[in-house]
Amino acid sequence: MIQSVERAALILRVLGAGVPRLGVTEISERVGLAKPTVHGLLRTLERHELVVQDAETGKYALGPAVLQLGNAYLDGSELRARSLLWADSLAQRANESVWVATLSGSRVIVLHHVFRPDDMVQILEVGAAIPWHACALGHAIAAYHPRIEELYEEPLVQLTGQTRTDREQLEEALTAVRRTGMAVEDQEAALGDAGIAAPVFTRGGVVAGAIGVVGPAERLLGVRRNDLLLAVRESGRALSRDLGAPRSTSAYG
Amino acid sequence: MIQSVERAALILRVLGAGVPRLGVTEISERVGLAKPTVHGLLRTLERHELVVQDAETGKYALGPAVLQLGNAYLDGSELRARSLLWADSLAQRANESVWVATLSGSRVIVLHHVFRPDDMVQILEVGAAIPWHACALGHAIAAYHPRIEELYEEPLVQLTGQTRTDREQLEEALTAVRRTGMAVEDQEAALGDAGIAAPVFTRGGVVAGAIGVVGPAERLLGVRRNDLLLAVRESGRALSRDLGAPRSTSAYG
DNA sequence: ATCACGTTTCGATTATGCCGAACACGGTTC
DNA sequence: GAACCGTGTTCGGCATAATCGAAACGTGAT
Repeated sequence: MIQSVERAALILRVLGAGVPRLGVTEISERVGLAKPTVHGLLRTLERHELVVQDAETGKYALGPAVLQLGNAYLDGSELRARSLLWADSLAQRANESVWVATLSGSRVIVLHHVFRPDDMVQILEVGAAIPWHACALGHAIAAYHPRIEELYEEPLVQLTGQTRTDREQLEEALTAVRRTGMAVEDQEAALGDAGIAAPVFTRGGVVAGAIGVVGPAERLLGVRRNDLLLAVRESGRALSRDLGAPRSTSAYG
Repeated sequence: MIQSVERAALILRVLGAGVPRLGVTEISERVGLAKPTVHGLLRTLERHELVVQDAETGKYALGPAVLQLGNAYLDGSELRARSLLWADSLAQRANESVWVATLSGSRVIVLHHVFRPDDMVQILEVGAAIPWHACALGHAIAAYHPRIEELYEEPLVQLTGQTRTDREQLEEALTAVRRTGMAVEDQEAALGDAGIAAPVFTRGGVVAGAIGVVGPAERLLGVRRNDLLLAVRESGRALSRDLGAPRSTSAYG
């Protein structure tokens, strides 16, 4: 609604997508605004350290303040707070990495990440953004999303050879999710990795996010598949109950 | 410069400080603007999911997009990228938790956190913001900050009984840092915890941040103190060299 | 029934943000 | 060394776009 804020947000998004450092000219091309306009917006954002300018190249990048805000968001997130315990116990029971995520636009944002108990060194994925159509967490959320149309506004990119980018196929998958209350993904986001996820509901029975396990496909989808499905489903239900979801939600039929 | 963006940034900061959820009225009081004005700004921020509105209470909170941006900032941070290896080796050598941080406003933001090799479960502190005057990392940066005055603009809060909030005392501490090239802090941020840090410089010899160890005071400041000082100093120098700092910076005299 | 809150409306006022063109600086090329 | 890109930056006038106050609406909670 408010034009300049809209544009500032657009600039932040552009700076957050892919190329970490961009010049004024590059930005003004991507957002379709005059150079001086972009310059003014950047200077304002710079004041608050939402962006910083490289002293040498003159190019702009996101600033440390956005990290601080991200941390504040995590601190205040009820889904994350309530998921800490359940995610831990799921990781123990499944002996796999556990992710808790929510939807932002058409991407799934990882809110919490518990490492697989066995492995020592792993990369912390909190804050990572994954296209919704390429992961089990995304399917679990999308299946109960009140305005599914919005999810198809962005193009469905192909991440691996297995990624389903066809709308019909995706709708089929979502119907399956609604039937079973669970989502399973096999190497659609990254080769070798699979995921099993369950939706998480909050007060009013609306989806707040999803919880699930992530790991090598052969380990998740082999003989332990049914055990894992059960464990993830129970975690999802427990977490939903914690958040105040009504006893029987559409997924718990 | 651009008023509405300035105000939007202010709102984000207010939402990121302490109370996680605020109503329109509360926000308009804190930023000193008319209610409809704040409402318009919020609605615009909401479009981009920089803030979200709680469906039940109507109150506003930071949105998932800020987390995504924070993650993008980390991905693009050169200081963080180059620090990964050095921080790991410092953690091994010192057998303590290692933090890498940079300055944002008058707060120190943790960019990277390596857990102490022995301990298993620790809280990941990436994104945490600490007042500069209360930690070794902050002192290490402040001592070489080109515009120190800016650091005294915010009030110097007292976090523990040991926190130095007197400007003269702080100046003394900074002089000591400049002399030795190292900063040491003893329970000024949290009771029981101490820190040892060294500044990190980048091209042109300007400070980019700091690296250091954090842990129980008796373990850091006891018999191992000199060993740790040496280890941290060398990590700081190595990291600075990686970032392209000139051979002899003001701190390396 | 009352209160408080978020939301919406309205019109008037003007400050505000916008763009085109011009500027200054650093490279490179001839 | 001079001409020449391509930067990021500045300027000024025009028209839009944002702000505000007050009041009223709907909705929950008390």
